[in-house]
Amino acid sequence: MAYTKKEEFTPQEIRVAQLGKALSHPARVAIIKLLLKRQECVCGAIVEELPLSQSTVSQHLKELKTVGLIKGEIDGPRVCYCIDPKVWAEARKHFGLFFENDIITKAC
Amino acid sequence: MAYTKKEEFTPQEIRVAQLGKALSHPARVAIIKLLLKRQECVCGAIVEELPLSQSTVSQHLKELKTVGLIKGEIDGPRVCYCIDPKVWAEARKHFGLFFENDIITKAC
DNA sequence: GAATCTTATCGTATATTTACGATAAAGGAT
DNA sequence: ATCCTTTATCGTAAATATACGATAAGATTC
Repeated sequence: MAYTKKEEFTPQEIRVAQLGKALSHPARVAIIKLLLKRQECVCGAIVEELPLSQSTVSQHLKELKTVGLIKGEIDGPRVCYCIDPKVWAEARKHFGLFFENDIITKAC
Repeated sequence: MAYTKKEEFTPQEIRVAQLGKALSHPARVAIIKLLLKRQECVCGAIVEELPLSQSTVSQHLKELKTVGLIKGEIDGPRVCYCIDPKVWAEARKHFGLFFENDIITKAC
């Protein structure tokens, strides 16, 4: 049985879904919010802010990194994370195109 | 072992994550796009547009309905789906607050 | 070099997601 | 009433996601 059919959609649909998935867990939403507020943040500081173990937070960071929303820069023994402006702009554009559609009244 | 800790975040973080999850599969993105374009759409027409079986599409519709983004109205033997304007406005507001943050340069 | 600190990765358990066919349920047509 | 159409739900299989502790890997310090 085919398990996933995600490839059979348009690149735009796939990308929006990837970005949506990145924001589909409260921990990842919280991480992005934190990075928006602080601009940059060492991994350990992120771990302190979340009710999750270090390894779990590391896993969430990896997912955000994979989708491109954040970048990590090695800073001695630490890793400093921040939002990638390019991908952020891309995400804004995608969701912007989505939500520029006004729905006034329920059609059915 | 605790499997999920999603409750331990703020209501806003949880809600954004729910809406993100709704858009985390290309099929659901495609369904929303279709409803944006056509205003309303009978279930069968949605199934025809997607490379998925009827039961799988029905499952995706249920998820979108659960999060509130769409409504289904029984129309004889058919079900007519459309976007719920209230939840749509809520989603726009949530993601708008997110993306109003400008990231100019990489902080690290 | 040894000890320490920080973060990523591995191993693992459990829950959830995705997908389909089969079937049920409900309305319309003959 | 019977058949057909349409959609939701059930059952099920396989892939992913979530979470943690343990361990590895890399840098700094002693």
